[in-house]
Amino acid sequence: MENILFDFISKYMPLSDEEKQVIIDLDIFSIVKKGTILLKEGQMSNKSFFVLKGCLRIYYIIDGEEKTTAFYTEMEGISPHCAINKKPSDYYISCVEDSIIVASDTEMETTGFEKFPRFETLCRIMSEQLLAKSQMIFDEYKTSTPEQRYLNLLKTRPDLLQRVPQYQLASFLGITPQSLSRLRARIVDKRTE
Amino acid sequence: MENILFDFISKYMPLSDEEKQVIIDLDIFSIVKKGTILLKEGQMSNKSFFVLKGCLRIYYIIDGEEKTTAFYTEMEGISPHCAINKKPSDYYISCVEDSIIVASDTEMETTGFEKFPRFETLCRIMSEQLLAKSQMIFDEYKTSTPEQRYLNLLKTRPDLLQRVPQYQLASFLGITPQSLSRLRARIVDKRTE
DNA sequence: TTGTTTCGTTCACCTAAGTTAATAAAATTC
DNA sequence: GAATTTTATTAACTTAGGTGAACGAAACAA
Repeated sequence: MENILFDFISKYMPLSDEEKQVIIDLDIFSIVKKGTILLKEGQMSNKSFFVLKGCLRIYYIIDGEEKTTAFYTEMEGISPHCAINKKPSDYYISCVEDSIIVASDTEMETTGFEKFPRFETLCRIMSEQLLAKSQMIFDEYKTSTPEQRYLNLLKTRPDLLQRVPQYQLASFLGITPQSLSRLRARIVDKRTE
Repeated sequence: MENILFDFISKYMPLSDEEKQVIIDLDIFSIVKKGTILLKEGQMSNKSFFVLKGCLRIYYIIDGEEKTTAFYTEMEGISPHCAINKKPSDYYISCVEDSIIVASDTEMETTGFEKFPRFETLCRIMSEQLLAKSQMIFDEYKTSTPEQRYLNLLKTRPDLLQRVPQYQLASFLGITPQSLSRLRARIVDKRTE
């Protein structure tokens, strides 16, 4: 289980055995069942999550409706807004599938950074890259139509369409489930005509 | 000029005089005229920008049309995707008003981090906060209509409406200039009826 | 100053997404 | 395995954004 994480980290920097042991000793790996809610609206939490296997999802409840804004799958991490800003959470994080995750909290990180400054470099680089990536994705979202976004998802994250219920995908694409159904039918029509 | 920057940084961590001098010696402050293009599509650059005064803007040219996706004003910074990922830029960065900016490059940052590890902590914290903020803004965008986004902009960044031409605001809101015109007329109608 | 370009608004028409509701299909629960 | 809940589809109707075009106002340039 740990090796999945270390393989991932080694893409950014190789870790010594000592450094690996420090991480293992933190006892941050956990197995979570589908449907588990890791964070609730209004909750204060300083936990960050990293997905080794499975799928997590961020959603809001607005006017009684679930609005899904993000999915996190293998090798993706979430540092929730509430953990960074020490404010109650605006959203929920739940587990779409049975998953294996790494859950760390800010204190663990701070003490880790003190012992091994390279951890901080690692986190800075990862944050910077995630920020740049998240802005690219936002730009792509803004500059395309729901249909283009759906087709793009089909290309870039085809697994999501299999793993995730359609009503969650719909709000992730910024539309209603009905519109997504219609949109898909429209695409099939185009192909066969 | 430097003091604007140091006041800002002091919100995250106080700097010693020595540290301040290191920053000043980097000679990173510059004054840029309205209309200056700081980054072009296709260009490789490792420069990041921080706005002390004025306004920068990111835009794409898609099918010959400008699509503005972001504005950066006082105390906001951009680390362009191309600088982080060492790839040619997908977008342009231009100067909406005469501005005073800090332009730093990745080498400067790396050498700075080596001399003063606290700079890295500063950058990590700022990146993490920016990431969290950018995801909140994305979520807000996804979960609201163009009209709500416009009204929200009116509340949260009223200055932008004064500083920026409307056709740039329109694509920032994800709609055409015509739709923005209509949308504004609709809001006035609602108020007066 | 005049001519030119850019910008914002308005209109008519088109298209696609939202809404409400009914129904079918699939997944869960007991 | 039957009952219940959840999820997906379809349809009719409404609403709002996209498109193309025309016009006036403002900004800019010669």
